[in-house]
Amino acid sequence: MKPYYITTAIDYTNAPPHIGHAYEKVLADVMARFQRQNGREVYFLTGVDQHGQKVQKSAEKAGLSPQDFVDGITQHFTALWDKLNVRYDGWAATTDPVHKRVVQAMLQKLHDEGQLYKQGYTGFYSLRQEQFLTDKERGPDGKFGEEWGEVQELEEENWYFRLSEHVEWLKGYIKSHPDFIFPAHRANDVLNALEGTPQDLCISRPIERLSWGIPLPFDERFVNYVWFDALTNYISFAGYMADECGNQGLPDFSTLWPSEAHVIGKDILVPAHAVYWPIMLHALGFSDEQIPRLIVHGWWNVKGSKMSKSLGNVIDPNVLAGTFTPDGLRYYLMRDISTGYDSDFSDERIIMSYNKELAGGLGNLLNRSINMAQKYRNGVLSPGSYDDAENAALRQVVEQATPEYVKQMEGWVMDDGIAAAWKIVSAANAYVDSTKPFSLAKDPANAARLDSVLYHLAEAWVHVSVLLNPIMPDAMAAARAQIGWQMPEGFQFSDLKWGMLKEGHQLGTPVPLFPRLETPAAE
RNA sequence: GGCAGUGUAGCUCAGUGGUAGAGCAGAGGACUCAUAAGCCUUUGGUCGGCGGUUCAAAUCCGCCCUCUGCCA
Repeated sequence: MKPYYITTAIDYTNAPPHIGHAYEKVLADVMARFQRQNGREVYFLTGVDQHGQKVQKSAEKAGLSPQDFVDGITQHFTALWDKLNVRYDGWAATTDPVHKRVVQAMLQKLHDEGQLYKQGYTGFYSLRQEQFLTDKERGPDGKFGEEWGEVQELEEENWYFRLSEHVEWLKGYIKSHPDFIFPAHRANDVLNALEGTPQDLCISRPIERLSWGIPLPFDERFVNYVWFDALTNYISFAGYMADECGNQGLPDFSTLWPSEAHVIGKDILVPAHAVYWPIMLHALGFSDEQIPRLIVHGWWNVKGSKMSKSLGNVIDPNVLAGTFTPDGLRYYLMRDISTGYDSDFSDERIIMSYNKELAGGLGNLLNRSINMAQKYRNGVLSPGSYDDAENAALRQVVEQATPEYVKQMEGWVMDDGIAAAWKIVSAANAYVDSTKPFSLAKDPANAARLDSVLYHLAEAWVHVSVLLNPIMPDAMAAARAQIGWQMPEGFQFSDLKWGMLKEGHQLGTPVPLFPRLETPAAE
């Protein structure tokens, strides 16, 4: 079976990461871990977009070379992924020579096939902002405002890609492939955007205006501009044209492609990923079956507003990971948003999710279960032969949780996947109250039943620890260490059967898994 | 301005013709193994507005209002 190839957007190295960056990478990481545990080989690619005008300018301002500048910002990203346990297999940095070679080879191929052409353009150019202005930039009086400084009418030549020739193909492709975009309702926006007169895509900038980019191989006076550089990462680092380019150590493209999931934000769906990218691939000769699937996630707003530097409401994932632990943050990011939709970030909600759900619900269940087993049985489990309707009911909840969880996670509905696993937690907590092991312990006549209750609790938690492993890998490993059960290498969801813990199993020492946070804000 | 959505309990949302639902928040209670956690019970809604179809409308139709997304 082909590997599950999952990518994320590559982040622009102009500013350090915020919560939105973290969400996207955690989402992809959770899916990658889920797929592995669901039996698929996985290749997970993420990275950074390091070229362009903004970087060139920021570097000048900082008095650094562009490369030194992007290397510095890139470290903020890699450090965060390390902290948040985002484990990728490939790292796509667009200044990597591996990538440059593919971009150039691909452009040459398109050039040879007549897909690119050079054309002059006359327009109004702002010297201060170093960009051409369109009618959108005109004020109500029809003139360009003060913020643009001196504006000159200027003619400039550039290279264009024959995008418009492929628009009809794309419309047909989208209509005949309802799975192309998840969630499906976003496909309407794409089709809507394709109405009207199709334009070709400008793919270059003269080197005098932009030097921090990849030179066009057939015209050295230009560098490539944005899309043929940024989007190409999905194939260049997957081994596309590796032989022609002499690239070593990359995956085998023929087995890896197409990608099952390009995880992106809704802001870069139209036109980049849903129009430019499939058309680029189509023009390069990729068949309809070789077009990747887009997974489009929503945004984290703050009190109903977009996160922005000017509003001063940017949320730093490093701070959150410090307060709530990396797994506490991963859990919140996965449980409090429905993939594809927006959600509101709130301190109150993340504190509640940690204290009520992780500490009070999940962690406390582990703690009370192990604690009672230690207190009454020195931590030694004995399933015994006792059984009753309550035990059977709990087993049924446990056994039904896995298929439901897998179904939801496969469909990118992470919050419902968590909810499916959480049914075990709720049922087990209720089970403690109804079976009252602390009362059973007072009468030796109930010894067999007490054994069975303690066993059921520990066994239920083993299942929970496997299901929630993709979401909270460190915490679940810590929980299994307390239970004294190690998940075997390559263990899959389908390997989960009642009875993972054997007769005489020795439990470890209970330690609060998610220590309750005592903060003023928590009250 | 165009196209597409949305509006149901304090909050997030499910519910496509037949007596208004879930989770969380709020209130009350019993218990005590546990991270003062957990468990049980429970208060909240003329389902955006007006009109229409129907024996029957949150659900279908029309108009209006709200907010949102994409495009221009």
